[in-house]
Amino acid sequence: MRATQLYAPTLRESPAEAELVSHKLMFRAGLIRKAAGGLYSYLPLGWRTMKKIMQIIREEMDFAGGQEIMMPIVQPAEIWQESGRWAVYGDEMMRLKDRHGREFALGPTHEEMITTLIRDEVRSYKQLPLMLYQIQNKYRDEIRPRFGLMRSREFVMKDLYSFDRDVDGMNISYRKMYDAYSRVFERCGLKFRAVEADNGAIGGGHSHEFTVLAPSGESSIAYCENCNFAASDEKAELKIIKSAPEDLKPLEKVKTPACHTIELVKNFLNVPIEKTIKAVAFMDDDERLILAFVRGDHEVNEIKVLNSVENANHLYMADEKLIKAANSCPGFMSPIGISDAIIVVDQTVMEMCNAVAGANEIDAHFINVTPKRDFDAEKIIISDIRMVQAGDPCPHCGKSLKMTRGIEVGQVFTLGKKYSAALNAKFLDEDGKEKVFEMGCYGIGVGRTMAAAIEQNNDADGIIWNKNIAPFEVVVVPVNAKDASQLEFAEKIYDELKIAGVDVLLDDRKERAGVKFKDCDLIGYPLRVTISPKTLESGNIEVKIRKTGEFLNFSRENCVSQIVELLKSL
RNA sequence: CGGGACAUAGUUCAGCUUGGUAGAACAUCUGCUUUGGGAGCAGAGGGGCGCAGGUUCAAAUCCUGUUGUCCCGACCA
Repeated sequence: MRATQLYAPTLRESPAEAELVSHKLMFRAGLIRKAAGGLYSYLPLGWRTMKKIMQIIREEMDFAGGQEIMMPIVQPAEIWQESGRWAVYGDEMMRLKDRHGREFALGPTHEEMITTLIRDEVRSYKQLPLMLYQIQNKYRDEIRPRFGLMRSREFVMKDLYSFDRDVDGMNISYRKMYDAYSRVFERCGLKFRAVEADNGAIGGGHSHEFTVLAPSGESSIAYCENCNFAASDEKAELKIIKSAPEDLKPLEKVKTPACHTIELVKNFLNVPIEKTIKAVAFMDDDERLILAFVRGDHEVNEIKVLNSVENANHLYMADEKLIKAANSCPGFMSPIGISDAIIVVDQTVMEMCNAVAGANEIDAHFINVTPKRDFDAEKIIISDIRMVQAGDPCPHCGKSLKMTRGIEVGQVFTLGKKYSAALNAKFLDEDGKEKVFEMGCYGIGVGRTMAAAIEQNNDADGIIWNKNIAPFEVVVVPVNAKDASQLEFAEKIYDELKIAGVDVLLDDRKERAGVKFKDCDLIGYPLRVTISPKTLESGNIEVKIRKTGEFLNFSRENCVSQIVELLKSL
């Protein structure tokens, strides 16, 4: 490819709306352009990288036993109604009607589509296991699209679905995908972690998120450097923290004027924050009051609270009226002496003794609270409901956990029978009985992977591509393309590199050297070969490594093989 | 959906307070010079100020509505 024929509009400035480095660089380097909120066009350079990532994904999916298919983006409402998700999915689903008024949706995901396809086609256990995937645009009408390709309304996704005859088979498929995903992200040159995750709305069994480590990421993860444990902050299971044994003192109510926050109470009573119990009030869709109690220095994990309360779908911050109706008052809530509320107490709170908690009346707290003695065990739910914090003990090995942020680029789920049962997808097993498929689903955000790669690998000058996903591996730059001898020489090198199988760009633009160098750095080709009067005279060529800034001189005779070797070593 | 901000040339932004009929830089085009890190000089094209009303002799500038965008929050593979 020649730069004079390449549509690669680079810019000196980035749009005001771009916040993330990756978003700015994708824009400036001419990879993408915005069409509307959360909708982007991929320009040639961006699309080249997208295609390379997709190719890596295809190779790994095929290697793991997957087969590529293509399903419609436009999906009939009926299958979504059948699975029950037509109503549940809500505004995030882009819906449309055809000329006859029939309802459709632009696929946000394809569990319904693939399950209805398979239930009509696969009748025997002999056809299993089956892994089918596609790479296609997905549509989610996000409440707030942002960060360029990180959270867009239309995005390219690889989605694979596995069908197995039993749970063991499903777990094998899951493991294959887990391994395949690790290889995909390794080949893309990303630093990532497979973290234990909450299944969220999709439901089913276990799940891992593949998270690229980056401080700007939207998800927060806890990980252990000692063992392999990593989990999203919402999911991370925590062990009980035992307190040192003390002589129990009798429960006592004390005045705490205007101490409606933990900070004020702890200062007023002069107790360490670890000796206080904090309350957070929620309500659910049925306006049931749910009070969650954690240690003063801990934070409530809303998801864990939700999971520990039966028949609750959503949690909202509670109305003050609701709290008062339960004979309590905001700022001084307590499990002791409250009526008509669901009480959820963190497991670590149950280990505390002689602690401070609210007294359910204005300007008063209890001291010497010992939950095991003072809480009504019949009426409370004891569970792990707190948010993980840096320094918490690792649930696997007990060492101190660290926190980091990351970008979720892929997720693997076991679904079990969730969709196959809802959509009545069955096959005939060896024993002659009809059984429901055990399913799994596995997604990779292709655009997000590209964005994450940039987010993780860039400097002040621009992008630093890994060779496997760079739009071009090598760029050949004649310093002055108006000089026929330089251009001619550059063309020769370019031809030879092409023949050697290198993905190479010739920057034959009649621009000044500075302009071309700036563009090379901005776009981030891994290697730059420079041809100049200097190199012509010496008979050498100059190679610059983008990542290190290092210059190498190769002799004319074997420069092509040396460049090929250098590329391999990157 | 709540809170905040913005909308003027391809891009980044100035001009609005104090209405008088739009400007800079970068980008683009032409010519000359220059050629190892976003060059210099000369010249040219390009917008009627998100949209719709209103006030006024006169509206990017004031008022009302509306749409879009961005940020924070809630929400969310």
